[in-house]
Amino acid sequence: MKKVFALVDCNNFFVSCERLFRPGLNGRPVVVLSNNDGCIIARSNEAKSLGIPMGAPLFQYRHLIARHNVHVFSSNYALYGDLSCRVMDVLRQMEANVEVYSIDEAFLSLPVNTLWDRGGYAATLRDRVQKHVGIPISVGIANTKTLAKIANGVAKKDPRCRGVFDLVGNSQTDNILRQTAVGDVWGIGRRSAEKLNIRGIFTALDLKRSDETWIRKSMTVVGARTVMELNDIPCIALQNAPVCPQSIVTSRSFGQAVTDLGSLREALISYTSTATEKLRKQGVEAGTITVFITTGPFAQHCYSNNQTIALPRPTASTPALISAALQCLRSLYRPEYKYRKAGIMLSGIVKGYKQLDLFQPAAKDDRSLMAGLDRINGKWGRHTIQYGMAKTTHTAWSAQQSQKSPAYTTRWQELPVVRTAAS
DNA sequence: TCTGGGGTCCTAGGACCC
DNA sequence: TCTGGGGTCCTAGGACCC
Repeated sequence: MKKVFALVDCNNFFVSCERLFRPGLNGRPVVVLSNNDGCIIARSNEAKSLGIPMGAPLFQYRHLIARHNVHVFSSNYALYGDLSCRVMDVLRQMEANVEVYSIDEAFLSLPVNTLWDRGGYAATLRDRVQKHVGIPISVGIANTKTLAKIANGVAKKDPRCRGVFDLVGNSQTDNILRQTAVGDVWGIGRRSAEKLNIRGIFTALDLKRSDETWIRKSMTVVGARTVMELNDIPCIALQNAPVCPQSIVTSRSFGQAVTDLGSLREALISYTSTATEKLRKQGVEAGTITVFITTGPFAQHCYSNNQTIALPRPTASTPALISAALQCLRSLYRPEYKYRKAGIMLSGIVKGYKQLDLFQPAAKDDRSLMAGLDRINGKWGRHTIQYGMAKTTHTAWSAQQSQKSPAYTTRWQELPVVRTAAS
């Protein structure tokens, strides 16, 4: 049976999560900051109308925020991650084919059936997520993912749509594409938009009607796929089976610049512990580790460097990866710089298969030790047991998060408290 | 003074193979 | 002076996404 795509997108997701526990903030301007309270990464509609752009450095907008009494939150990923899972669960209850595309978006595959009211179904989906989780969503429907994205944009912006817009067999499609800037098309970033503008392609409709050979040559098959998708020809399939990740990254900007090797060691040990936990949670092992340290691009004296080590065999062992990370750090570290950020990347990730070393007997496996560690931390909370050098609280390098809301849904100590009027 | 974090895919070019 | 053809694998860098 023929299928169409529905894109479900949570409206202003991080802001909606915060408002769920602070309903007094509905209708008021709210922003959420990046991990180190540096940039604005989510805005309520009211904050958008004030002209606060996505990704803006906070310090540049402090005056505006103060003048309009904008409520500011540090990011609270424990909360957003948990609410995201709840939204996805509701979607899965209604529809088997769900691809979780990001923390706040999912593609669904819906059957085409002339007797079936797709719009009504999408509206039900929307009501159910609102009722069960409390997060507002928008739904865009189309024959291709790229067009579903555009449909979703319409659903979100035009209040007459009531959160749902369907582009399948819609005679207004070209009109809508004409009103969509080419840079707003999914897959067309800043660079490509500039290139297309020079060539006289300004709207999604221009791109839809552009010369495929030229697109293929200057924007590779990725661009050619986008053009086909705009022409209603699906090229990007629904991916609803979990896949083995290609890489796992853990990196953070520091709360304040650090210069000493000791602080960098602590930070990297902590990041490596986090990343290896993720490896084990997904049942995979990493073959290489890359460490990077940087002063950041804004420093007076810039320094960025990275080093990669291929491990003798893929592993998910925290001590093995910590020791490799520290080996990298020793050769990267230069005492004369002020470091603002460091991180590690695990790659060469494999599942269930391992190339053993012909000349080395299999090393003692600490798999059961790691499993025990994960069990204890799973039961008693993160960092109950950790490597001695991995300090995680109140260090010079730990991130600033001065406006963080409680982990309302994931920590017993931080559950919201309800008081009755009578008491 | 203050500027996020975590991913994916594609291509060109180098190194290497027979 | 003249020096093949066909292929694979890896990596760095670019571009994109949320």
